[in-house]
Amino acid sequence: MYSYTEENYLKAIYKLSEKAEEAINTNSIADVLQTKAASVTDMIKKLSDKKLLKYEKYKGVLLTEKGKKIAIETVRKHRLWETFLHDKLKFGWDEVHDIAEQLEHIQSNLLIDKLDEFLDFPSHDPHGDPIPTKQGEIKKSNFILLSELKEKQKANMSGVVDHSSVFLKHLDKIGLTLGRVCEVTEVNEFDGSVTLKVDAKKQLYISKEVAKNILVKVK
Amino acid sequence: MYSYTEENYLKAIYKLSEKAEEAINTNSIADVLQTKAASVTDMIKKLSDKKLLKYEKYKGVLLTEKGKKIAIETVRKHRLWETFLHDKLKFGWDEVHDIAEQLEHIQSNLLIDKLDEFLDFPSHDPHGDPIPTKQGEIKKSNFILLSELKEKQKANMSGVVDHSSVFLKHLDKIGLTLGRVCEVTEVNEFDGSVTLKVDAKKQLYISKEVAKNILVKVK
DNA sequence: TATTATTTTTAGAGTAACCTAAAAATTTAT
DNA sequence: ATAAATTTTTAGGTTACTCTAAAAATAATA
Repeated sequence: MYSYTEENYLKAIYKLSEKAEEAINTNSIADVLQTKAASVTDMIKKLSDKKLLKYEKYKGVLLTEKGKKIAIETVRKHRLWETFLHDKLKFGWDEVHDIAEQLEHIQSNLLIDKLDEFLDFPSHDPHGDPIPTKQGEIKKSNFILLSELKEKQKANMSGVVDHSSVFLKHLDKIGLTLGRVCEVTEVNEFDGSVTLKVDAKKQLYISKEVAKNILVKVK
Repeated sequence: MYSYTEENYLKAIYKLSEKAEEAINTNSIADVLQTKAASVTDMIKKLSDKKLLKYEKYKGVLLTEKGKKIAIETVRKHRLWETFLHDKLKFGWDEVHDIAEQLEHIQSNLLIDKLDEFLDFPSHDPHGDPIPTKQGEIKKSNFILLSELKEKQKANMSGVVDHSSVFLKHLDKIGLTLGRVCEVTEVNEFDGSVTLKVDAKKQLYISKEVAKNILVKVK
């Protein structure tokens, strides 16, 4: 079994690895985990001793298969709990993260299997992120940014890039939530802002900044 | 906010206080928490500094109102989670304790309120123990021991004294679970063993040892 | 009551995770 | 390529919780 902290380090390194393709450096880990570089070095040594990652001094780290497996399991737990909180307990999608951050560390494989079944084996969490399977497979979604859509294109609102509470609450406010059908009416050449028709009804005007943080699935 | 460990100490002391009526001594706490007396003394000092209990050297401890409140909140969380695991995730009543022991420390008042509502405000957990209300009130059940029933008395199986997995599994096996209607057919004078009719159908023979660990509500 | 047994506390130390400050290595810029 | 800036590591220390062994206080017994 691995500690709460070890799991958090592995998850952080895993998420950084997703977009990096190269060794993850100490400072970026410290940054994500809101801790100091010296603390990261300490933990890295420990995780390296446990063969959860490959570490070369001054060269950063890479997860081993073993480390990656635990990281993905933790992501799976996190996203299943988020789904539970949202779908069953009716939490808003902006409220689920912090609680799932705690719940993801509960130790019981049977619990996760049963939760998965109770939720009817969901494929995505309330933010549209894919939920890894029990085997650790992650179906990668063919989503594109809303900002990349051309005029007259139709797409399904399917996820977000920014997961911050502020952004999610803003989307709630303008009614741009998961599952909404969006048709681009106009893309402003000057500032990249987008006008769209939501669910074939409501007209909506959003900035490029917002459009760049929304993932859609083209129909 | 209080730590995982502090909550466990408060809960342990609270449970010991329930049947004690006097100051709780160091060794009994160490016993319940499977730790050493020296560790208990350390933690007691800490909790005393935080005004969660009254402590006099060599004289044991008593919870303050503040300490009792936290203990009861922790019991409430534990029993709500047990109910969730049993009713929703279909865990057996012998499987819920250990997982609830972890879940009870998740920090979020809103979570517990929503869980309570999701479970439709249950009054008792899967073992028949009362679930404290949000206000910390605990309805005390007028249950008596099955071993105290006279011949021909009818009662509802409503709880257990022994919460061990072995005992609960045994009850599952003989079909003596919560809600079963029991009518005492015969009480053996020699060894106190009891013969009963369950749900007006099945005849059952149980030892006094078992009867003394079953709580019933007389009809 | 004096002695013995038991319980509780203190003293000193270990582990996990964190920190600051300084040293060492690496990278960037002149 | 050397100096300057940045990053990373080491050294030493803190906190929360744990332990063993010894000392002190209380309770039990002769």
